[in-house]
Amino acid sequence: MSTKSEPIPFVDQVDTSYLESLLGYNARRAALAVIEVFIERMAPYDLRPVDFSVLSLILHNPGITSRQLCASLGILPPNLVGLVNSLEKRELIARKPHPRDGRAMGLHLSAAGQKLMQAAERTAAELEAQAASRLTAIEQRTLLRLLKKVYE
Amino acid sequence: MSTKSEPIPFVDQVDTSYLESLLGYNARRAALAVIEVFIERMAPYDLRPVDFSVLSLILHNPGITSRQLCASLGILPPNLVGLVNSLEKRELIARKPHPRDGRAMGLHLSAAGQKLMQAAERTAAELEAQAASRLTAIEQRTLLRLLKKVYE
DNA sequence: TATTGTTATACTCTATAACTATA
DNA sequence: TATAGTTATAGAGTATAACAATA
Repeated sequence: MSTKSEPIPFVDQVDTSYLESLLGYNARRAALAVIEVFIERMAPYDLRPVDFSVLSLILHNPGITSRQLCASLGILPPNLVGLVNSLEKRELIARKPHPRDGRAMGLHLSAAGQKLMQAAERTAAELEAQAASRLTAIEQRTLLRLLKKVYE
Repeated sequence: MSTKSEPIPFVDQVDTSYLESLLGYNARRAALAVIEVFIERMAPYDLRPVDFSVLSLILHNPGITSRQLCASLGILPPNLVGLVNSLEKRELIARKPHPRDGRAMGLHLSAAGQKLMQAAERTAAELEAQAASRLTAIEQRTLLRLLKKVYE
């Protein structure tokens, strides 16, 4: 057996090539990068990504219920309560009785909520165009198609 | 002005088409879908995604420091401490003095850690193949390329 | 003076159990 | 009996400030 001790290795440049070959690693990095910019650009509206998603679904689905929001966004009901309360307190949304289900409350945008979301969705469109500038129009469409294929 | 009250609308099928047109929404959904399967398949090794990432970087970069891990993975130093302590307590990794920097400790896989990661990376490869089965080989490569383009 | 690793701590996000009112 | 909305609470993930040892 050898009596010489091996020199202890150290790292100069970190090799991340293995992780970069994994789909999950890349998908997470890309999602975080896009969402980081989204957070910055939505800050003037005081909207987090989840607030934007909720308001956007209410805008395009007037009368949607909390339960439907939870199912669509993968949010657990207890975690939606404070979120909706906060948006109601800001008078961006209003609860109205559901015409078919006495247990449920339909959610609707107020005039202020509609105005805010009109501006916010315009900003979101700018963001998409910004991302698209790094990708060609075809690449952009391809990326969305492949991402959907992964999670659908 | 109208004296008739408008009927209150309700939602039957939720329309998510607007959100589905946004890159951030799709990237996040795809990342969560992939990571969910990753979590399930790594559970037998008692490894969360972040544990796998850390051990994998140590495997491919023997002697890497905590600071280098943090920079590579976007983890803040205080949040890495418990993680590394836990892996050391499980005797999957060992700290050795850094040959060039007395402040730093180099991280190395133990024999057990190497054996575990050999199996875990084999499982990760199976996972990739599984994802690839929903995508063609070309689509898989295209997706990785476009995702990198988004965050690099 | 700057950096590595660390402690303490706070804030956000996510998850589970249990309750009420209604279907 | 099952479901919608809610409360309370616990756990995981992420963030900042500050310190000792070393560069």
